[in-house]
Amino acid sequence: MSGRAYLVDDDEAIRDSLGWLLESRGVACLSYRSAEDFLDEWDPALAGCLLLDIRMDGMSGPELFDILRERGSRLPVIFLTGHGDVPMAVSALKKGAFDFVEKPCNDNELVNRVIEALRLDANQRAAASGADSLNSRLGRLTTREREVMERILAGKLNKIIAEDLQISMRTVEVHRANLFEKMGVRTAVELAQLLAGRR
Amino acid sequence: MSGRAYLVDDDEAIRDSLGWLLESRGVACLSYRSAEDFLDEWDPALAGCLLLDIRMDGMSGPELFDILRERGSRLPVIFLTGHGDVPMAVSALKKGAFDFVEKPCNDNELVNRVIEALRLDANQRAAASGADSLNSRLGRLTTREREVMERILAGKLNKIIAEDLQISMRTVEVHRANLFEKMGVRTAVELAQLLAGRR
DNA sequence: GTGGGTATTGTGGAAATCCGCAATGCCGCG
DNA sequence: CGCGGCATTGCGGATTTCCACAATACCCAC
Repeated sequence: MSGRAYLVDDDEAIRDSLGWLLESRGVACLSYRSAEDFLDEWDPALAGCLLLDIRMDGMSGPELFDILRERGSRLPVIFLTGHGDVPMAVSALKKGAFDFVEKPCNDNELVNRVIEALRLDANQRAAASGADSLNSRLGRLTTREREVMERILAGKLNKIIAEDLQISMRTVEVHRANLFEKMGVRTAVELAQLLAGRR
Repeated sequence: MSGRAYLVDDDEAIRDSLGWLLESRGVACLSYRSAEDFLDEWDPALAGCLLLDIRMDGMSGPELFDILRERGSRLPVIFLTGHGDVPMAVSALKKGAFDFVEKPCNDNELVNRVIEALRLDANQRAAASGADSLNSRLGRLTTREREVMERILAGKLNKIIAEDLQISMRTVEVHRANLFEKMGVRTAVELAQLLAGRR
């Protein structure tokens, strides 16, 4: 398993017991006594999931959650609370929390949720890395290549593209071949599929 | 607004007051005294959103919700409850409920939720109708045309497709032209974009 | 200024695509 | 049996794509 469980709770007894529980089921776990502590060490590259207490001294769980989302984190978050109310649970889930569980809870169930969350995160990261590599390739295109690419995706013939850009057809062919090379595709169809959903 | 709000609650006072509230804000509304009553009249074509009480005589709100989902309904559902607990709210939202609100609630807020839900449903239906028309076009293709299309999307040249299918290149060209016609596209690139995300 | 990256163009040929015209064979339906 | 839909094929020509080879020009950085 690539990711860890990050446990943020100001109650040491909870940290210890949950930490032990997770480790015993093979889930690596790091504990933090406050939201601030976690935020200090947080990095977009941290992979896994976050177990987050609602009420804590200092920054609350939901506050930390909001900050992480603002910073672009998609880390799955499982809220833990001893005093949860319905509106809070609803709000958390609608904002994209992975789960919301009341303490005390069924240990077995919680670990299963954590494992699901880890799997989700792994999948998200795999998808994101694909998107990154795509964007990186896209970024290496020159302006002209991008202009030609747009028109290829619009289904235009090289001849028309040449007229569009007021350059010779030969030049279009060159740009076309170069951008195919850079994008790692062999045909316009592959290019279209590669960029499917985007733009 | 195309959709209606369908209100299911066994408390007549609630049905009347919410019904009136919604109508007064311009949201057409139909009321049902039980989940069974609604289910009897339910049809996948019913557009709008469902306001669903949790506890009712006979079938409960969540039970109705599950049945609707099993039957393929994507009608946005807003749960209403006077005695909601956190696990129930979490379960409902994770299963895809649109919202979960406690009674008594802020009327204004509730109507806004309903309107959001109606908008969501309208969007979903628009997207689905697009998908339907696509599937319908796809369904009109002959077997051969589908075989050829698959290979076009795989980026194969007509020559290779002909070898693949053990037919002449000319035949491939004919199928290709016919399926382009049926799918309403002019180029392979358009076809790829049309089917982006699918298969 | 020299070198590298980018943009540009030309020539010319092999290969592939696009299409109209024409035709054959199979199959199921009325 | 005849009609219509589907699959198939051939011919031939206009158009396009794909590429190798070759070259000019601009701009920026070292």
